[in-house]
Amino acid sequence: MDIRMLCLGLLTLKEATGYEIKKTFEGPLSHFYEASYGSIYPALNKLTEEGLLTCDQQAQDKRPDKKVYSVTSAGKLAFMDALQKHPGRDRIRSEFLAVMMFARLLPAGHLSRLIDDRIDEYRDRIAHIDRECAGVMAGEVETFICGYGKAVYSAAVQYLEDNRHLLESEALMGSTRAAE
Amino acid sequence: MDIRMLCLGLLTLKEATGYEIKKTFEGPLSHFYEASYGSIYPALNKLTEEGLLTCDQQAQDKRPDKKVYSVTSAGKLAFMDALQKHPGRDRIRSEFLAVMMFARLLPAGHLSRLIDDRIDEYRDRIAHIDRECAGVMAGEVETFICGYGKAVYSAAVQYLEDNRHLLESEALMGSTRAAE
DNA sequence: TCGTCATATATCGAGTTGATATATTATGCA
DNA sequence: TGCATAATATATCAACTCGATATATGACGA
Repeated sequence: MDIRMLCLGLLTLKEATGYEIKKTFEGPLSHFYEASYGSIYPALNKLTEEGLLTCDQQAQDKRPDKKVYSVTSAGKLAFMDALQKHPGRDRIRSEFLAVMMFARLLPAGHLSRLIDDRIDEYRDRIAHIDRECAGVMAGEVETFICGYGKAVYSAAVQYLEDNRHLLESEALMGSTRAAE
Repeated sequence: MDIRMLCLGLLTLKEATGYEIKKTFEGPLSHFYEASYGSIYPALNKLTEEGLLTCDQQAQDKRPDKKVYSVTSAGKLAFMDALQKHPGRDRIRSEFLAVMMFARLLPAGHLSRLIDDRIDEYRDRIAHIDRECAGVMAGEVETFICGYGKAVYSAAVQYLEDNRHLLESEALMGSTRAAE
């Protein structure tokens, strides 16, 4: 399930422009799947070439033309087919944990600040998810996904608070051994 | 903190070959940061060109030459410098949640199987982390990172078990509306 | 004997990010 | 009034990364 297929799936639910698809990727989806214009626009072009999408180009006054994409019947079949395949494993890249690998090399104050900051960031994310899903418009699927994000980020915050001492006892206690 | 810098950091802790670095990325690190040969070998070459690494090429009987990389003093400084920068946000791509977006389009049996499989996969990961960190050799940092992984995956399993009904009530109850 | 795993390096196509370019209108704010 | 910034809308590009593949050889078990 790459971005190309995910665009096809989103258009199966509702026709949209590339710009609107990008907005969708900035909603609840953003917590577990990101996509940039640099992948979305080429994906839409390729899907159109392949006959899985049609493009209705709408001239607008005072705005660039809108290209509204809709799924063809071949597109619907292709997407249903892609849904049958076993989804790949989660891919995670945490620069925070990567830096924590080197806790011993960091001055204690700096390490503690990094952990504080990360806890704040996760709390912000949780608050953000709450705002996104507070609306009456959220269906079961959206509720499920938002809840998933909250569960995971809450667990991360809890873990950091309960176990940060493991790292903080390892860090340089005010010394500057870092440059040795 | 890209793979290039992370290689430099690992070599700061211990000199190694590209092959050994790949092995390191397959340990506890693998749960939050992955790297392939296709990024590791070019990274080592570039770091060497830049004077941040030195390479000791050891001819071996009956084996390809080993290239053992060590960090130069310039390399140490460059890495300490990189550690000062605020780590970027976590990047997560979950194909599983992407597929769950389309729960309505899936036959109920298929959906349930997907969720069962994902719970099993997370449980396997937790068991795998336990094995990795059971050894006496694990230091505080490794313990911290393994614990983080366990906390997050446990929360995910718990959430899936408690909330799967939200999706399962949305799925096609045995019908084949999928192709409509 | 045959397959497969481990050791070891390397490359390449394809997918992706983040920045940047282009052009116009709307909005806030001093 | 003027000026910066955000929003609407599409598009491209260098740099990074993955997953597969290539190349060689030895060991180990079926």
